[in-house]
Amino acid sequence: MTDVKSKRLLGGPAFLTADRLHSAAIHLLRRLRVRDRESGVGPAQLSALSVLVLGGGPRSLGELAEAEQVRPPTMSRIVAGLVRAGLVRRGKTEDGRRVRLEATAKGTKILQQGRRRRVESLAKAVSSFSDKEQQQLGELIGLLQQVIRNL
Amino acid sequence: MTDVKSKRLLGGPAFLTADRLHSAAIHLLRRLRVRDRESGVGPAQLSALSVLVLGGGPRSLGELAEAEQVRPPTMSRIVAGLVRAGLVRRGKTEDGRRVRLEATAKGTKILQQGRRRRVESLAKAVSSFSDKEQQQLGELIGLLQQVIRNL
DNA sequence: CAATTTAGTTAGCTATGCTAACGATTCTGC
DNA sequence: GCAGAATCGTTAGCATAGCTAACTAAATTG
Repeated sequence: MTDVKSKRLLGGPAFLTADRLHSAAIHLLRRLRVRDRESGVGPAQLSALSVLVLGGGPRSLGELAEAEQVRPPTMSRIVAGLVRAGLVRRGKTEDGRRVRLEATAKGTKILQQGRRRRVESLAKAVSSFSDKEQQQLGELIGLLQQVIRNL
Repeated sequence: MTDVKSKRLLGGPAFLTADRLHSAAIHLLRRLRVRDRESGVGPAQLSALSVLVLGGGPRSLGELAEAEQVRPPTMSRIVAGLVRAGLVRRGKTEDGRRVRLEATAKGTKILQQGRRRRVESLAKAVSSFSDKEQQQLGELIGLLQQVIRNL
C-alpha cells in the first residue's frame, strides 16, 4: 500500500526539499564553525558543554553521551578534557556508579561567549532581512524543529 | 561592563532567530550523520568527495582545501585516504605544481549511495507533512539559502 | 550472598584538525 | 637566461575526537 509512495520518495518533491535542506544545513554550519576556534575549546567539548549549560542542569556521563550521540568512552574523554580545563565539575550521586557533571562558572562563561560569537555572524545575516521576512523565518524554523523531531 | 547600545543585535529578535536556526542545523546534521557510517568512509573524506562529484568536475588540492575550509596539509591527507580507497584519481596539469583531482566511478557511486541514504531519512520526515507545510518548508529553505549567501 | 547488569574508564586503533618546515615548480626582475 | 621570490603540495609532529574491546566498581537480582 505504501509501496508506491516509498518509491516515489526518491525523485519526488519531499526528496528534493530534503536535499536542499541537507545542503543548506551543511553550508550554514561550515561557515559558523570557523568562529569556534577562537574559544580554544574543541568542537566536541564545546558541544557537550552546551548541553550542560543550556540543557537544564547536571547530567550523568551516559546521558551526555546519548545527548551527543556518542559512545561512552568517547564522552569519557571529552569530559576529562573539560574537567582538566576547569570548565566542568564532577560530583557524586546516590548511585555510586554514576557521576554528576556540572558546568563551572568558567565553563558557563566560555560557552556563552562562544555561542554569542557563532550566532552573531548569523544574526547579522538575518538582520539584513525585512521585519516580515524575519517573522516568516521565525515561523518556519518551527517547522524545521518539527522535522527534526520526526527524524 | 557591556555597552548594550552599540550592538542592539545581542538580545534582539534577529539574534534569537539566529540562535534557533543554529541549534536546528546542529541537531539536524547530528541525526543524519549516523547514516554516513554505513559508507565506511570518514566524514571529511565524504565531504571532500562530494565537492568533486557534485561540485562540477576536477579540482586542485588547494581549491578543494578552500572549498572545505581546511588547511592544505589536512586536505592532502584526506585526499591520500580517498586515493588509497580508490575513490579519487590524481592527474597532472600543465602547471607541474598542481594536481588534478577527480572522482573515480567507484567514488561517484559511493557518494551518491551515501547521499541518498542521508537524504532519505530526511525526506521521510518531510513527507509526513501536509502539502501546505511542505511548501512552507520550501520557502524556508529559500530564505535559508539567502542567509547563507550573506554569511 | 553469588551472579548478573549497569556505569564509567582504560587501552589502542583510525580519522581529522593544526603549524612548521621542506621539496619541487613556476614566475619575476634584471 | 638565471637568481631569488612566490606558489603548490607533502611530510612530520602534535592534539582532539570517533570507535571497539576489555576492565573495574557498584547496584540489582535470584
